[in-house]
Amino acid sequence: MRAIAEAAGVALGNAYYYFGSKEHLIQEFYRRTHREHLAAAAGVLAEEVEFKERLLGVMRAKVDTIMPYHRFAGVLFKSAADPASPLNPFSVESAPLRAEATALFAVVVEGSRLRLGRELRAALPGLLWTYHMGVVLFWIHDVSPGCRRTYRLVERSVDLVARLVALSRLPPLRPLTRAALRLVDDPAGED
Amino acid sequence: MRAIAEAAGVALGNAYYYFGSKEHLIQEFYRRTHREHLAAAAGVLAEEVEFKERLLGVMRAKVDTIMPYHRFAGVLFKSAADPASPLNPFSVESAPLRAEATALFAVVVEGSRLRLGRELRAALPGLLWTYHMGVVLFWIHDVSPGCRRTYRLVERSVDLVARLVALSRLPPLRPLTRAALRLVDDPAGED
DNA sequence: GTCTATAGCAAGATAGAC
DNA sequence: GTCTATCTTGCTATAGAC
Repeated sequence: MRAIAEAAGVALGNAYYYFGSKEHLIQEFYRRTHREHLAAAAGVLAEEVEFKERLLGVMRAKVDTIMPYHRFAGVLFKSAADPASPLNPFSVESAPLRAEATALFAVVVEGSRLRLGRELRAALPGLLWTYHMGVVLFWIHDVSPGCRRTYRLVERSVDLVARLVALSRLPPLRPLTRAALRLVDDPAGED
Repeated sequence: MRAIAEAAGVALGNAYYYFGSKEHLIQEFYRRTHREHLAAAAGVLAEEVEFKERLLGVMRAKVDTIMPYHRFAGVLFKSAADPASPLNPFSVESAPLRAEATALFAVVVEGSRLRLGRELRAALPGLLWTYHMGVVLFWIHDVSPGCRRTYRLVERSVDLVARLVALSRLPPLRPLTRAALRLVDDPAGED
């Protein structure tokens, strides 16, 4: 809070005039970066129809968007890591924003020429959100100049994801696809 | 440190007679649970020759081993999350233990009847270590009774991994396998 | 609305008696 | 070796003047 207040050019106490708590402030920060991500991704999503290119554009836009905050990524992650924290991406408090982010990946899929089975189509946005969290996790630890390694990871992993998804419809891979969907579906007995 | 000292039945100050810092204590804790994991996994590794069963046994042993410490998983993860912390699994300080854990997965592979290409054989232990960290991450957040969901994740994901690895040799999947290996290999230009 | 000052607390670590 | 007592720090959050 001290660092943020200083960066904002206001006194520490003043931050609490606008935000009820540290958690509220950070939640708002996350909302803001998500809106920035939406804006940064709008271009490719309007132009591209190829799934792979759409995903690549969205992932690059993601890294571009959060890059200015790489310095704070460590502290933010420390807060988010606590399973009991509302800032944890899997918490109920994070559910709305998580849903919005997942919706973006749904747009990536829906706006593409990708042909998919019903089940995979339903599950894919959530899977892509998880994938994107993995990339962010990598980015947090990335100390390479300009986070070049993260960008390379994005390029290569998007390629891999696109291949996997495309192949998933092939008959020999159907059982594997079904197994993967069962893994993520978790039907009925939630616990 | 206070909680640990209390659980150990000693005074807070006394903990610092045995451990130079919190980090040293936790590192030792990690070493200890790893040794316990080795012991718990020894049985299956001695008996089974099927890759899938070996991996399943090792993963179940892992969850069994860490289960008593589920209460502390949150705090421990908070420490480990900081990229600057020596407790971070990707830190240099964690490198020796990470290597030992990876070696265990090498044993899983080597002791099995699995036929693999040279490159995948070399990369697989590290990939399995990463996979196992993902399972641990899930376990940290798992609040289901007895962490049933984690055990189910292990069963299903091991099945999936085994299928994937088995299929990786098939000619139509070779390019995908090569792409996956490139993803993880990161040759030459480390950054 | 913004400031300064400070309350309150949790946690890591140390001092020094026994 | 083990204890109690305490130091120090770092942080969230609040009080109250302006």
